[in-house]
Amino acid sequence: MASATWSQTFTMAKKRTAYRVWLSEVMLQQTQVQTVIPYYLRFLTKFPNVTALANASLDDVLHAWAGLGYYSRARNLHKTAILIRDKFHGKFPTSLESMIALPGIGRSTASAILAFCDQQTLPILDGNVKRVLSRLHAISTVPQKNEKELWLLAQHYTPEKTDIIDYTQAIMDLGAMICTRHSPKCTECPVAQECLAYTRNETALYPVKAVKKSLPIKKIFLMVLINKKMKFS
DNA sequence: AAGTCGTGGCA
DNA sequence: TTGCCAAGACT
Repeated sequence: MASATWSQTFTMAKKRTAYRVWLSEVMLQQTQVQTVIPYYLRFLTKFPNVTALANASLDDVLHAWAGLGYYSRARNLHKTAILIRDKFHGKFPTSLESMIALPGIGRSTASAILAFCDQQTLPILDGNVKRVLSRLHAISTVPQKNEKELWLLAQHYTPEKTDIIDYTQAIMDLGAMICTRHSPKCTECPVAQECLAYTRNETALYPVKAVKKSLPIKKIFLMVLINKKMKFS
């Protein structure tokens, strides 16, 4: 198979520990699965648990991260590992608030860790879930304005009693494999009949693109000047 | 609350 | 080729 799902790669490692889920979620922030996989496997070999990561030097961590981009993620990863070692007796906290308080862990990442590792019924809202929900409900507001609505919808669909792990993985995989950004495979989608974007034949319209602020005329003028200067220097 | 952070895939 | 943007979080 040319491209494995993340869940397939992940389950190659034996168990979803908080450390492994945390590491994977951070690496996957704004970074595609195929890029992350080799880094993730190498990282786990080099730093098998949170204590090993905390005991490593920042330089070693940054070196293992080199090429992944967004290096503040690596710095925060190391910071958090040290916090877990020194302030949390080597164990991750199990409340959403204390999880979010850790460097580099926002609401979605925190919820993902707690859902996967502690079966807590918490909604996640990453790029995949946002795309799925945007199409399912044909959300026409711009991304800058629809954050609250998307979180409410994410919460609405999150199962209260059972299957939180399966659900969380499923909706992410749906976004990654079927409800893709370009040419989604709607014929394979289990919720196509309930999807407003699909039934209206408008999947390409969602999620609505961000509106870019137009550049001030003054700034454009400056850029033109700089551009001319570069050509003659 | 808008800007920033990195790299690679894709049209 | 260029621009857009991806399993976000921080300031």
